[in-house]
Amino acid sequence: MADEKPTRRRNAEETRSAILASARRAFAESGYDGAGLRGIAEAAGVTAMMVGRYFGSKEQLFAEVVADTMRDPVILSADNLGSPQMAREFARALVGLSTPGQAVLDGFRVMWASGGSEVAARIAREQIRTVHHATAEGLVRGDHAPERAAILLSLVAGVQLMRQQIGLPALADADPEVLAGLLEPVIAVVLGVA
Amino acid sequence: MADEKPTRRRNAEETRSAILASARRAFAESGYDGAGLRGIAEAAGVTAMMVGRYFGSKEQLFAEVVADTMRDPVILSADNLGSPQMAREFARALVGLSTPGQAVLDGFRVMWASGGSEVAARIAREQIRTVHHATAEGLVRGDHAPERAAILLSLVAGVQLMRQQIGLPALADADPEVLAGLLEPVIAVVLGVA
DNA sequence: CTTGCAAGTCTACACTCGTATACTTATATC
DNA sequence: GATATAAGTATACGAGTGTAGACTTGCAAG
Repeated sequence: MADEKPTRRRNAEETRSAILASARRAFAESGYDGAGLRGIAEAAGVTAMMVGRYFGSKEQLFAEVVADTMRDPVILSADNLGSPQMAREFARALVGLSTPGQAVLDGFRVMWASGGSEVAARIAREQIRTVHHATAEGLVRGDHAPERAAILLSLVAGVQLMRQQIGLPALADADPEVLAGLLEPVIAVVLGVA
Repeated sequence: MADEKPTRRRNAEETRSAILASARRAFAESGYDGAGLRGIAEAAGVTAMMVGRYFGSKEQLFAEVVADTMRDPVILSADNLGSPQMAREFARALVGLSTPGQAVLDGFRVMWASGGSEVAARIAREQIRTVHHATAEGLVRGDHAPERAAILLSLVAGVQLMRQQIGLPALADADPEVLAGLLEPVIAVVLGVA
């Protein structure tokens, strides 16, 4: 057989994903402007220049990070669309009690971290529109689906922001079960499955 | 009479508030890191050094801007506490159909703009806790008031973020009356006045 | 073993940031 | 009108940023 890539010389693929993971963490923690390429590279075990080699620019790196977190636009399985059960599952996912859609929740952290940077905001905007479209088509039913999907995303973004970034005690330290119980009827109203 | 301050020499007070207003706009637009002292000063008609003279440092300037937007922690008048009417007024205020609490809504824009900056995040955190406390005490009734107040603030922050910063079309371009109509029952559930 | 080429590093450049010091200008009082 | 003083400006510095080009090193094939 040809065996074109037997062991990976100095591990190009692995380095690339290491940079991506490091960047994701750095952007979520320090924001687009706050995270430096030198720090991202160092955490990945390489030099800052490798970032430029692999991703072209900081802007493109951020775009790839955001796209990576949003890779799975389906927040919930489509098993129980339109049922009250959906609101419960959504609420539990939002407070971290279930795993599906965690990548998307991470994505909101990254996007919030975009701060006011022009390029970061543009990238975040495009990704959010994609997610919004998927949500409006796949999750929300009835009248004003786009608007209700947008309200749902706003709630998700706001809760993530307050929990993860601000660390508002009433949300960050609260019992997830209690939070899920409080969020469920709210989400049900938004989804129109109350 | 003494007439201690007849016409104000070169208008110290006015310059100070001009810088404050300019900073508020710049922070909301470009974020804490993105907004530069030179740009803020230029928009206020002075040099960058005046900012240092009047506020000491960029960090202190930001703190004062945030405190300024949060000066009025009462989002709504306490006239109809606990009535379903309250949810309606709150919803209309949130989409800009009524004026009360607009400063606080601006505040969430400024705070989102804090991005991942350490100092900005800390300042935003403190202010949000103050508002949260006021909300939990004055607006929300019943069980789990702190948690429900936090969910309400999350919704406010998320909607502001999506409308003003991201510019999600479904929210930014939608008819405010429609949006208010959709938000009203959601807020009613959060407030427990449904 | 030699050689080609990708993987990775070093050094440096142009730029912007926040801030400090020294200077200039306008205003109000004597 | 002279003068003290606050308001405002000019210049510059050191640090940190993203990025570019030349260099070095390791791996795999001839």
